[in-house]
Amino acid sequence: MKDFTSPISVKRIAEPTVRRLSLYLRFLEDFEKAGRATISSGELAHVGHTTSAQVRKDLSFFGSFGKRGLGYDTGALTAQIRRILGLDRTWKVVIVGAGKIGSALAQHRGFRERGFDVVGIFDVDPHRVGYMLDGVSISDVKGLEAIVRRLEAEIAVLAVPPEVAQGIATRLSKAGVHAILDFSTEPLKVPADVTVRSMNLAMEMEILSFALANR
Amino acid sequence: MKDFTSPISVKRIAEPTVRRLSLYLRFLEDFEKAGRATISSGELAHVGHTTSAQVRKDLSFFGSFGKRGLGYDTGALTAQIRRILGLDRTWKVVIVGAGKIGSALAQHRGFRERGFDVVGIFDVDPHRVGYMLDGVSISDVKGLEAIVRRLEAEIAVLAVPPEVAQGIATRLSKAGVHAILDFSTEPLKVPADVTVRSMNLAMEMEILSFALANR
DNA sequence: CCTAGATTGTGAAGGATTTCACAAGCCCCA
DNA sequence: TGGGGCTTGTGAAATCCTTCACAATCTAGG
Repeated sequence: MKDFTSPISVKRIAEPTVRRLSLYLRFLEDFEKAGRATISSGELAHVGHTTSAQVRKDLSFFGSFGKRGLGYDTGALTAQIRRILGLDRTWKVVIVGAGKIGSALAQHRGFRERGFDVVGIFDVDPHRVGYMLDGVSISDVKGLEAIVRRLEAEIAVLAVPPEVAQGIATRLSKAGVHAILDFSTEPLKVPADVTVRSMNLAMEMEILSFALANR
Repeated sequence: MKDFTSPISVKRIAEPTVRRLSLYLRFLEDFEKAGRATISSGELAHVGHTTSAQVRKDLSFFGSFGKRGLGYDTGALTAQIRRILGLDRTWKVVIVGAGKIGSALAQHRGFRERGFDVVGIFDVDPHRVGYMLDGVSISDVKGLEAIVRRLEAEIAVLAVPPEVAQGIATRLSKAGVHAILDFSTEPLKVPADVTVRSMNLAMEMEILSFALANR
């Protein structure tokens, strides 16, 4: 789980900044759909539960996209944030694990809609191998490395039992995957050039529990 | 999405601290299973990718649980963190939305194992209402408030389409739910005494995309 | 009982992120 | 063309979080 360094620009971008950019993007798309031509940092802040200064600071790391006195051009800012987040292209994604969660994800509309192209699905269970999920057939996880390499998949979604998650993560790293979205509970150890994000249900529930217990 | 204040103790606990406590707990359980009687902040730090000072500082907000020169008693510390996180009891959980994600969650073992008791499941689709999921029958979402109140559910998991998420969140808040785990993409507006955590797949994918695009 | 070795608990320092506050710049209208 | 009203972009201040560093204290062993 590493690193949010920018390539040429020496500055390191904080994770909360990236998270907020993703939020802003969502709002901008709404505003665009609603036909708003320009938007101010204050309006963006309002819907995003933050401050206008925060919005401007976040954007300032990447350039100056607004017009003083006016705000931001909705379409232009949308495009800029898309570019910043690397969403001005599609990414090839493989899903490992075609159980409950894996197959729910594979059929998830929002994936393709947002430029994440599911090109491969893997499972160990021979009963599942060969079946199609949303247009992609399930492959035997034995062939993971070869297929990932051939497809040139860049992102992997890991929806396997926790006992095998680490092993798969290592194999994915070796096969050239540099980004993993992990649904298992234990943190993964991966090479420094691999980014891991965890969707840890247990942890989120425990944070809620803490909040309730300490009201 | 609010607030990590402690009740009597005036100090506010930072979210990263709570997140790490949840991690420590997982490791402690592993260590306990492995038969380790005591554990040092350094060992805990090692598996959790942090520093021993961080571990000790995190714990220090809640008391002093260790023995100088020795470390922490594994079992005792486990119990303490459980108590801190409010995991020394069970919480009643309802799941709203019995689609792909909702039903995957309903059948998720880890839920009950960790003290989160799924007492109700709701859906709009009349074809789903009445069916059982892991021992709990699916109710019509029309009866949400009444049932939530009767069951005294404290936590809700929201796995509904984004268009209706806000509406359901409001209804849940009014029905006495103070914690929501939300799987939809748009942030929810809820009263200040309701804590919301989002598992936002799109956002996590976009953070990965950013990391890849800016390597 | 005393010393060596280990580890905690915690103020204080350091670093990172957010917020403040204001000069600079743009648009509109007279 | 010039003034008023707004909003950006950004150093500087404030706040929040992490790391440092060390006194306090424990165990074990002779």
